[in-house]
Amino acid sequence: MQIKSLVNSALLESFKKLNISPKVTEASEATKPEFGDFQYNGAMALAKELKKNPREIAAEIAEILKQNEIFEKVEVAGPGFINLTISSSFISKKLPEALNSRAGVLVKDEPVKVVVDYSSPNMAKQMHVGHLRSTVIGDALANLFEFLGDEVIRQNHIGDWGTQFGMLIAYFEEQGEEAGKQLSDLEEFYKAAKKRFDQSSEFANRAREYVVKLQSGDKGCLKLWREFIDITLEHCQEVYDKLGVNLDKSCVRGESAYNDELKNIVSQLQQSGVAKESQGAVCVFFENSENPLIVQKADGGYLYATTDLAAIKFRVEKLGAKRICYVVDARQSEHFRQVFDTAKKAGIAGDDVQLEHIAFGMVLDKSGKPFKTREGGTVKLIDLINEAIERAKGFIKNADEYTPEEIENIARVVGVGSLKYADLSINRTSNYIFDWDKMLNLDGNTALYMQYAYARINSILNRAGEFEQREPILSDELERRLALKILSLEDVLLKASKEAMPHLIAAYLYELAGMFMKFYENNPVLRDDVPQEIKQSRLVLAKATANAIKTGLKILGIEVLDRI
RNA sequence: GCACUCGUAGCUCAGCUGGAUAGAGCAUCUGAUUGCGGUUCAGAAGGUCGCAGGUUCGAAUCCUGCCGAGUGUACCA
Repeated sequence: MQIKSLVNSALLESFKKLNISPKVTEASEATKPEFGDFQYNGAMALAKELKKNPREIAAEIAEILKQNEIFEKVEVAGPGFINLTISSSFISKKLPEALNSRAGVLVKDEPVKVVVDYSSPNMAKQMHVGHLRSTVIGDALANLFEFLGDEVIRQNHIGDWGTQFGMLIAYFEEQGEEAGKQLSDLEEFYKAAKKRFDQSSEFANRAREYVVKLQSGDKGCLKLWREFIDITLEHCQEVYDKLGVNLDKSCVRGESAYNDELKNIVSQLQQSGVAKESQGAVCVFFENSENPLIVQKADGGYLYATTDLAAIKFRVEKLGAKRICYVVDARQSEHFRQVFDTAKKAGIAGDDVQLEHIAFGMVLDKSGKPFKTREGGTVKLIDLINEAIERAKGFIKNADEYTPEEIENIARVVGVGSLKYADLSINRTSNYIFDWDKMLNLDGNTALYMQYAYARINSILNRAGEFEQREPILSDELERRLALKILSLEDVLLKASKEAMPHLIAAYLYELAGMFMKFYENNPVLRDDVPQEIKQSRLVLAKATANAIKTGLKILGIEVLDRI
């Protein structure tokens, strides 16, 4: 349920009654526990505007808020802060909702059609560490939007139309009979082709000719090209399955899919006057930007930008998207700013369409340098995943009680979960320092901590057996705050969705787990001396906590286990 | 050169639509606890929020300048 919006609507009601219109219309979370649950700071600013005493205004607002049953306490403090405490009986009454399959979170009234563009591997190459963040963050966002009720279309905009294919085809032709076998290791094949390309200008020229042939629809070239794509996609699918990422063939719509549309995009831009010719190329100029966006090269070829514009057109017109999120590395901010600007100017995306670049920073090693293998090469994503799984095995307690399959599964859930959570728990805009020891750790804000907390609560619930799931008695402040936290899940999810910030969810889960641990430390649940009624009520809190953790982690793409 | 992002505790990070004494975790120190499963608990210490101005009753948060790091910068994706 949305606690915060209840508070906010209570505020709005009071403004209406007092016939005032403050700039700040929303409450924020209290900065300190002794101030209550929420605080409203708008009275000071309004007082200045009206040239009145801030405490007086605050008192007037507070007087009205006091009549609302959701508040237990409304106090004016300091220069004019209004401190709000949610009523325990209200929290208690609402808490059983958090036990349902959606952890009490409602489905949005007005769902939106959202495209999330993420992962985007390059064809004919292995996925590497650079794809990790896009894949993991994009998938979490897609899950989040979906959970809240939006209609989500996952798009994997694969790089399947670059000049590298000319190189690959040329090399394939050159290798003759042997070539077919070599394809099984496409990575090596690519490297060999690249080496040849760099060394021989004659070969390079041939490669360029093949690009032209391919793009003009040569059947032989297309067949080979198709084969390269299929092999790579199989590799990618293996990675997605292992990561538990919800991408499959139906999400794939690569650059090549927009090929036929590129010509139209350019002429549309020219006809509307958005683009014009400069030094032989077709460009879009911007007021403040010195560099134009080039949509057609002097030699007639099209570019990344052109494809992106065609993709926007497709997503708006054919898919009906109202929000399009590009989960792409921060280095491309300028590119997207220009592409979005152009799409808006040219009417490819109307005012009702929201275009967002969900930028993220780089993956660095402990010394702050780009994350590489010891030899200085790029780290293959599949190797990274496998290492995470291997490392996770060390955290399984009583390993001899499990079958080898169970061990594999637990290690996968923990290892992959840790890999994802480490990425998702920090603000995506910063660079991300990759550290095995930090991510696979029981201490701190890690997947393991969350998964362990879940397993432990689960164990309490199992030992407790059946119990009645009714309104809990909130016997102390710890229980009241824990319950309120559980009910705040929806507020957090909505904020994370609006800002496309998965780390807000992780931060919430960590706080929730921390609060539960504190509660559990102080308030015994299963001990014999606990009265039945209290035991019952604490079990309800435990169950609701576990449910919120499970729901939150699932949105982040992380599984939980009943036992670790 | 220009543009963008970033600079918060020893480390990793929150906080940034302006609000009360700037918060976590790790590491360090002191005490309690052998407890419902290993994430214990309480407390201490740790900060000129890069620097300097400005706006404001109030600035880590907004504005300007500077310093430092990173990234991008006309036909790659």
